[in-house]
Amino acid sequence: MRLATWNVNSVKARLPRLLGWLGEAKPDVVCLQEIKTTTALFPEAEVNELGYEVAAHGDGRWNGVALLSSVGLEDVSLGFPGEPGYQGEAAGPTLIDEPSLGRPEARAVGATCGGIRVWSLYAPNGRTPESAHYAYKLDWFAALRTALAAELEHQPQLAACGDYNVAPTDDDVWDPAVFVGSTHVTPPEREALARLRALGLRDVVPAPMKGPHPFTYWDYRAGAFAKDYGMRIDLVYATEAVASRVTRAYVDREARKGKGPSDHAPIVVDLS
DNA sequence: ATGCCTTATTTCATAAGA
Repeated sequence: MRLATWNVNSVKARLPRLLGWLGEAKPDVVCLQEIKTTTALFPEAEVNELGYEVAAHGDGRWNGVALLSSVGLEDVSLGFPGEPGYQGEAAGPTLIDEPSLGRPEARAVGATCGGIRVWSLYAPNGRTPESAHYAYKLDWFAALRTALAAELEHQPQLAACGDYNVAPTDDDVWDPAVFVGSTHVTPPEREALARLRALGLRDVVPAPMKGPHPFTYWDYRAGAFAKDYGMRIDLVYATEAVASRVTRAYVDREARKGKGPSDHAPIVVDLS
């Protein structure tokens, strides 16, 4: 079974490349993030044509996740129990009515595919450590931990894949000095990942295919990809029962090349 | 000090990403 995760940065803009990549890589289960469209507007027919069932969870311009599977797609969860939404800044009067404030965003979709409980996750960015978006990011991880802990009580085969928006170690960014004071590398964010691993989840680190670091994201600007100025922020966190089945894991950096790529590359994991 | 690039949308400008 071949499992993959890919932040596509708009499924609509990326559709030709996504369909081409599905045909070449032939994954059985795919976790997508940043589909940047609504559930209703997900290009389901085009993906069905290639033999995949689809569970999409999108709410418009930002965020959005999906699961594709050719090995069954059961017990779909849109979001997870207790998932928080962005609460805004804590201080100050609320002068305008903002109905979306506090509502969970489209950042998680889970399903059972080929006997594995699979989650496609898109963690909040956090913006800056002083931002309310950063507090939201940490809250979201804490709630995710609780939700996964509940599933792990009865589901040994689980893989939580996606864009975690945290580089687990300094070795997971191209230059740690550049990230001093930034999100994605702060101790509380890394502690949030450690708490997930403490549930029994293993970081399935992919082979980089080129260069020393298995980066999965490179900024579009300033030729970052060519210089390998990247970050490892897309992760596959798998239970021991799944991790022990891994025969190969790699970053498909070929998908980051050429015209019109996502700024993230897919991670591909083969399971016996 | 900021943008560098790309996306979708309330589009010829903005917000967000990381």
